[in-house]
Amino acid sequence: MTWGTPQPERADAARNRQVLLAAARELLAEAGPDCLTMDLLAERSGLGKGTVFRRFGSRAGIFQALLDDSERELQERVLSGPPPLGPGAPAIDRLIAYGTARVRFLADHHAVARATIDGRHAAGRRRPLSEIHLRVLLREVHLPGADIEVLAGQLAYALDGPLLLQLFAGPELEGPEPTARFEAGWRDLVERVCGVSGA
Amino acid sequence: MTWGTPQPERADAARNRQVLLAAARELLAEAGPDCLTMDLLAERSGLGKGTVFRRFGSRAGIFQALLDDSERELQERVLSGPPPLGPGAPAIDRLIAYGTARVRFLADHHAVARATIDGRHAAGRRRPLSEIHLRVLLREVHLPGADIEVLAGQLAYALDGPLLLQLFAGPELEGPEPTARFEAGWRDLVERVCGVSGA
DNA sequence: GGCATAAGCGGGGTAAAGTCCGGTTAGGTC
DNA sequence: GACCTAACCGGACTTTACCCCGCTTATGCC
Repeated sequence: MTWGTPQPERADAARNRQVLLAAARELLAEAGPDCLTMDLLAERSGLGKGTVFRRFGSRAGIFQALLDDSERELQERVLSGPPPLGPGAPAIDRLIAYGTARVRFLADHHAVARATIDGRHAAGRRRPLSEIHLRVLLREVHLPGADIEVLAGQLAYALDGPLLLQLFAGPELEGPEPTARFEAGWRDLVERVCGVSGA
Repeated sequence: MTWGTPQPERADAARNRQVLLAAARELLAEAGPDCLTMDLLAERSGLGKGTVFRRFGSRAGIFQALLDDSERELQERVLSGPPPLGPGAPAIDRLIAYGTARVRFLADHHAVARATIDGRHAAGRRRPLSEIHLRVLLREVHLPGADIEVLAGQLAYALDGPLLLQLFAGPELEGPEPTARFEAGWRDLVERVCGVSGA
């Protein structure tokens, strides 16, 4: 009995989770997020509706799981990829690089990110992973008198919020042009907050 | 025919809007946001369900209208109230004062604010009013090389995001203690962004 | 004041989210 | 290998957001 993780999930449950995620991605790719219904997902995956809800709790939960899965790849690059995104560069450079990577990530996954939010269920909203990364990096920069916890939260939303609003509103702002402005804005914000005197 | 405003709304329609908003507030007060259903609202207001949807577009739209209504009062104080929230104080002081007022506002209305968000419909998400105010004030502060539009969006979300997350997650964080931390965090952020050298 | 027209209105209908509970099965124990 | 328990599974059921289309009524013109 090797409990490297306490495995709170039974083998069949884990298998079904994978089946469901795969079916969800499939439906997502062929018909878009709006057409992904719980009934359809259950039917397509060959499982019952009760199972779908047991696994993900709600419709938003499915998208959250999908997004988490995609985010893990970004997390890997932050934790052990090449600098400046990964370890080895000065903290400020890593902060800026993270912003750029995050903007790209959100631009790529905005349809899923949108389906994540749900005003009815509290479960949907979680502390974004960004906040953890930002907190660690901000601690490396020495900022006397700053409340790092709060500051990390503020920056996490400063990064995600405006871009998501833009992506939700506009029809399809593809291409590098609009995201470039957000990336530049993020760099500027980070430098201001960290007291880099550009003047 | 005095069209001071182009009056896109018929007289009876305007009256019904008021009836519906009043009924919504009533239901909200006595049973909470989760119990406010469209059918119940229609029944209580003595109008048809179709009318409710015609007026507000969706469930989230009702809460948005409610929130807009409440926000108007804050807006008044910003535009023509006493300083430092209203005109007459230095821009930085006004920025800080606005943050404090906004934190209080969100803390008071978080239940309604939460019901506003809806991942299904694009109509729900709008540019927050904060962003307009922040843009004006930031322009007064002379920030060379800053993209004011983007910066205003970033700060608007830095202000709302973390607090809303906190309010959504916790059961009921009433009292002045937790909001005080956000208010202090906002002051610090504004001073950093505007280059006030506190050190 | 009657009329044309366009907007407002109503409530029944549909589809999809989320719940429930009886039957089933995995996984550990003796 | 048999048994026990707890977790899992399925699909019928309920609730509710949202749509639709024929009826009603406000408003401007003759």
